[in-house]
Amino acid sequence: MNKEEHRRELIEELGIHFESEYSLPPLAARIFASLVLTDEIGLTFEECLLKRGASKSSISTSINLLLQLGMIKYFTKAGDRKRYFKMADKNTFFIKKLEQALKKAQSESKMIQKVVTYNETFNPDKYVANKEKTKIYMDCLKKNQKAFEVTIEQLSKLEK
Amino acid sequence: MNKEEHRRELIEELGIHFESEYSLPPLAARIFASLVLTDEIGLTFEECLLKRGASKSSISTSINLLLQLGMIKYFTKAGDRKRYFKMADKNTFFIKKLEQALKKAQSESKMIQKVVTYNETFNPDKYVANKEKTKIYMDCLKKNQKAFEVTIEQLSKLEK
DNA sequence: TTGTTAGTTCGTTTTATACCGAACTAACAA
DNA sequence: TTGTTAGTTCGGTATAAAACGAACTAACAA
Repeated sequence: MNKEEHRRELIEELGIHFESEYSLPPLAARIFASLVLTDEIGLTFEECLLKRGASKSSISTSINLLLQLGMIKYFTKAGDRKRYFKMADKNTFFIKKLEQALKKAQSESKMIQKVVTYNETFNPDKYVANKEKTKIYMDCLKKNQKAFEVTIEQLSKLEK
Repeated sequence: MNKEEHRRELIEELGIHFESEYSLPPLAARIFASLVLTDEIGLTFEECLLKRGASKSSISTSINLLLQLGMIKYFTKAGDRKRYFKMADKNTFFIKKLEQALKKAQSESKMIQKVVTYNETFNPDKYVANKEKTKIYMDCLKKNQKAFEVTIEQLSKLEK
């Protein structure tokens, strides 16, 4: 299998992954995958269009979504009206992902804590019965939150 | 605020949480939240129906979804045709959640590894440029995977 | 055998998502 | 001023998700 075939396959595989794990629509996921894997420093609107064989309007919507999510950015060249789109810096990207994951973990912790507090007040038996298991689960969540925070810190330092 | 108001509010809040974090449809999320917070040992089909004010068919679909996902279970009483639905044991539930989270983290790791390998082969400059940042991110993912595995182990032992 | 309970099944409606094409615009070029 | 490039906007269509109601079924009861 040559480079191009390899890339085409990986774009599709990555695309599927980004759909479910990053909650992107199919087209946006494929465009992002293309930008992750391209050799070029940046791809133009038209190159994205040709690579994906989708309509201008769909490409426009997808690119603006990715920009707004901070997953891609663009640069220009002097004397050239086109914008060149590329993946956000790996740093920015990883930090964004970690911040999202951190938020999710915090939200899960917070909701469980609310249920625990509700049971503690209104349903003490249930509270006692579940105390141990819940603590084990919550400790795992907390550990992960800590890992996210530390890693965000590490990557932020690197950015400078 | 009394117990019932408190519960109604918390059911709605939990419902929203379950929709996004557990990928449940709105009605199934609310039914599950009701089962998490109820004082009763189990709720019947009809009680779910009355509590949610939804149609029989929707309740049926939602309950069967929750059963199939292993998030709830039911028991019966001698001389009583009704099924009483309740949340799966906290243990089972937490383990399921952790297994899901583990799978997601593994999938993310695997996809990043594929991109790294692709760059290593076809785009060595990019590979070198991103090596450090990617390692930091991957280490964080691995740490969390380990935490999930350990916690699953811990909860499984407790189950016996 | 007729009715009641505890659901299930199935065809339909409602709503949201993803994408499309055609018309438009802003900037610059000839 | 007319055309071209690089997109955006907007109305429409296709598909899928979520819930609905009416008809059905299986089990038991009178």
